[in-house]
Amino acid sequence: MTMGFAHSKLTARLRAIALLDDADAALVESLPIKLQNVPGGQDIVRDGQTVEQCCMLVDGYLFRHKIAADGKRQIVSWHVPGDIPDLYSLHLDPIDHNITALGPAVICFIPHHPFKEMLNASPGLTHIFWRETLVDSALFREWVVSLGKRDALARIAHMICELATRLRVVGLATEDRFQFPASQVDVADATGMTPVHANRMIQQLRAKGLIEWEGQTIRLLNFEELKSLADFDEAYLHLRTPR
Amino acid sequence: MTMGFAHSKLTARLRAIALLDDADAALVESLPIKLQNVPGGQDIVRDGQTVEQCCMLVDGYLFRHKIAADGKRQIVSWHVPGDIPDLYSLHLDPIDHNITALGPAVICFIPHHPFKEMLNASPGLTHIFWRETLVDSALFREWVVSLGKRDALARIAHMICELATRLRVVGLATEDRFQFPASQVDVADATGMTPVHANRMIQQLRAKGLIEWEGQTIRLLNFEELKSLADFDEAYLHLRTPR
DNA sequence: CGCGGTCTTGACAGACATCAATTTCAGTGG
DNA sequence: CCACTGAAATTGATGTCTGTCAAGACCGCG
Repeated sequence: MTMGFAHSKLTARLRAIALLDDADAALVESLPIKLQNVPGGQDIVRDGQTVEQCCMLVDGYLFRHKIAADGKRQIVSWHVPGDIPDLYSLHLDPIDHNITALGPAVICFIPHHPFKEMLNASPGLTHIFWRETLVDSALFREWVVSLGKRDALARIAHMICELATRLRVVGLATEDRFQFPASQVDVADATGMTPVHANRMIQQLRAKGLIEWEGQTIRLLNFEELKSLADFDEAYLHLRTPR
Repeated sequence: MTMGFAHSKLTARLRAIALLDDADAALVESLPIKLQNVPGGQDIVRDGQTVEQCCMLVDGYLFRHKIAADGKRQIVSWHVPGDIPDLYSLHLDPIDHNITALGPAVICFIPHHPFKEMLNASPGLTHIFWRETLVDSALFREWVVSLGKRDALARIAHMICELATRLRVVGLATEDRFQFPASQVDVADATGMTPVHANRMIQQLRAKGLIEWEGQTIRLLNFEELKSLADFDEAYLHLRTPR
């Protein structure tokens, strides 16, 4: 039943973000999909590559990163289950960054050719997937704002708010808790600071009574205040409001 | 002939980035387009709005920006003639940022409805325009890298390299010179620093003999060294290599 | 039990921000 | 034609956030 499992993840995701009619659902069901386990730290796609398939994250975390001068790594996005981080590869190549598994992850691959055929057959699905790439884009813009205008404490807080909010949508964060297997070095590379400073900012968030962060689990002790400190407004995530 | 003028700008842009067959060209020609002059500083679209049309920049500059806490403004992208900065509004609303004219500009509006009809009729055009939004996205990622990993001097240098390269594509920069009507406050808001520091970095670029920047014209005295200082690699712009 | 990765802490340095004043200069009106 | 005005650019002095360097603590793992 692995095939069925991957399809159900994909259609569940699509139903969460849009109304999916029967014809479109059938098209999605007919996509050939291949599940795969990847160990933590493994690259899914690499800078400069041209790929012939997209991957959807089924379980775990992925992150997208670019290498700047001196080999400095900047993480530009986190990805949670349901995301198709290289969806853009359908229309843009070569890839200009790396996508790597943060911890052990489960992904599924969808070959470009049938994917494109499906999109050509359905303006509705084209809209849905195009929109997904645009939401991605909106997150990058918000990261630019974070790095450009928010201080180190707010940047870390903002990252936590974003993760919590996105994870709740896919049912992977409870009211006050979620798993996040990133080291402080990873956090530093995502928020534009050194690991030493990331450590101090995390401690400060703890001292303020806003979070607990033990090992891989983050607990939100006062989400409202955290959001306020972070200048977090979830509008940029373009979540579908349940109707 | 204003209608014809706007159409020719649009098809010229599309031909620059992709092969356009006759059928697709005809579809584009049939779009209703309305030209408009806008004075410098005027908003084209505002945060929170839902729009029913896209705008293509015909002449001048636009910039995209978001307002963070304390009213601090972060510019997240510059736009040059040929760009359709709110193309994403076809599939994503409401708008989550502002787009404003940097100086006096000429734009043209394309209503969503016929635009969508056209895309539904042509997988080729869907590909082209979808790709445009993905290139946008790639620029945001690079800005994240700049703000996260490059120092103030490199960030300004990088911005100049990006502008020069993009302007050359549309024939608006000569080998060593282009117009750019931004104040140092604008530059500071785009590169994540204070105007005072932006001023000092610009002076440093002058002192190094890399640029001249008088009024609204920037002159590149040593583009290779500027690129090297900026850690600039144009791959992220995904320019079509002329064949 | 030893090893390497991760987290933590401290001292110090440096990049950049802040505050404040001065200069430049295009536009405007007398 | 020239004083007046305000925005933009420039400069200096000072403060602070964040980086750098270095060491130690903790901990899972072989």
